[in-house]
Amino acid sequence: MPSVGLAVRRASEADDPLPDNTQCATCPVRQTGFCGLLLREHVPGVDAGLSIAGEFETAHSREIFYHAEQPTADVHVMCEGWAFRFLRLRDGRRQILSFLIPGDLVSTSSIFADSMGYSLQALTDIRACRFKRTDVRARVLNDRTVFYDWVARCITTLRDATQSMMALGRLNADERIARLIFTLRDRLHQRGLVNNETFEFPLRQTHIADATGLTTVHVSRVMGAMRKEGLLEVEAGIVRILDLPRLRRLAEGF
Amino acid sequence: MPSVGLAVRRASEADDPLPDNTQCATCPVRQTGFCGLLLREHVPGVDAGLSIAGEFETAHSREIFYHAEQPTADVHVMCEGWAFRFLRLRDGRRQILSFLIPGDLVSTSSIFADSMGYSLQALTDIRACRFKRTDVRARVLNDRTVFYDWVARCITTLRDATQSMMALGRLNADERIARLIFTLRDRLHQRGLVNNETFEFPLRQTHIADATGLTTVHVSRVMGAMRKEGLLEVEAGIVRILDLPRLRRLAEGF
DNA sequence: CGTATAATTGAGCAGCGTCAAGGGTTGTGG
DNA sequence: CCACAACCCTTGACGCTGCTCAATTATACG
Repeated sequence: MPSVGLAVRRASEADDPLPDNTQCATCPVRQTGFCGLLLREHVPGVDAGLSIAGEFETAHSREIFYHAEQPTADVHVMCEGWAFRFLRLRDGRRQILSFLIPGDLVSTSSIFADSMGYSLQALTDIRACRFKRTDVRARVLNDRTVFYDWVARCITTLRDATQSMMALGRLNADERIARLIFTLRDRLHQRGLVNNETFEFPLRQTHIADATGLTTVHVSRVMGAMRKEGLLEVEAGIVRILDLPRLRRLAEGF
Repeated sequence: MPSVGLAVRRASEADDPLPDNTQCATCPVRQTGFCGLLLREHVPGVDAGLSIAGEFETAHSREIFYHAEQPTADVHVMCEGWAFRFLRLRDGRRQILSFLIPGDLVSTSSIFADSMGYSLQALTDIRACRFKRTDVRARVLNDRTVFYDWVARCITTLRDATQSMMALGRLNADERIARLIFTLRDRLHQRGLVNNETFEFPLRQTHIADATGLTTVHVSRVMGAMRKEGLLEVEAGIVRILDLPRLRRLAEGF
């Protein structure tokens, strides 16, 4: 069932003849990502030696590698690069639901559902680790540590969604954009990817617009104003926050 | 830990000396609600005779019976009446996240989290069934049927949230209001509570406004227009949909 | 009967969208 | 190496959607 359109890159096809998850040994998100739990040594007794063989898959920037409602039997964890979850209306209007960064479980619910309920697109070139749903499900059901990690991810996903509803329904343009940048900073900060309030930021204004429910023109104006006011700097896929407290206050609707 | 502000009404305090869940026998949502699963005969062997004693609790219309982030050890299932989940910003702006009707599990995630992450308010007088989290959690972990029912509810909650994000970000006022009414119709229809496209509708325009990210004034105008166009009728807490196909098209953003 | 809650309607305005044009950058193929 | 296309950002002019403020009426409740 090759239903997720990522290009498969098996270890056996690569130059390096080592097993699949070799790269994981040096993966920076190994400690915090869901994959880290799946690939760690199994607990003897609790888990009857079930082996989860992850495969790497890749997609190029802009590639839509999963369409909503398409059935799939896979579970993916982001290894490298950025992607996003989105929905589209018939007339083309797009809503971006969230951005995915390394270590993220791509769909918390796909472990128990046939489809994800939203589409997926690569923002940069990406590499993801693929597992079979049946394997992951068995692991979730048989290993309490994995189960509670999964539950925690579900709860976080739900809270993020409700916070986003709040933002979309009740924040104005400035506040929504500030919130988007602030929450991304927070997530990257947790993974140690923020230095001197500067971090990678591969979003185009069209992505910011579709995540905040605005138009690109308005996003351009608002961000231009933020730059003039000394709130932040953006260039070449890098953001630097110059006034974090004020950004946070904006993001929280003061 | 009486952290959820519902008035407890034990069976022993009632006129009727029968056990707590007597009323459940005639409950119209018994078959479809989460409580039905919790209260049914336990599967011998699978479940070591764990008994879940639900208590009824009540709240009056308008009563805020739970505040976000407040810790709680309870899990509630709606028995009678309507309530809603919401968030507030410091300056008072409110976003309603969803409406709860009989049979709904009030918080799918509170079974594994200390707090719900949003506040709860009664829309009408309500009656809810309270369970101890530890009991429900044990039941979810030990009974596969209950577990999969819970997972399905989590997935539904997540999908509803993403659909709401789409609506708040990318639908205009007409469409958002149409969607709200249409999705409520759908949920009530599933429970057999729609007759001749007419159903109970206790929402005030202020609730519609806070669920759709609009103001009451604008809601009044839009709904007035809908009435004039022969799309629907609203009066005295009852809605009648006159043109369901058109309402659906609006709700889906044509 | 006074007070609180609701719904409606009007007038005026602001936030954000639409349309359009210009310029910068990147990538690709000849 | 150049030409061209595709993409991206910015800025201006203008207008609509939806908000604010305010007044009026209706209904429910104690």
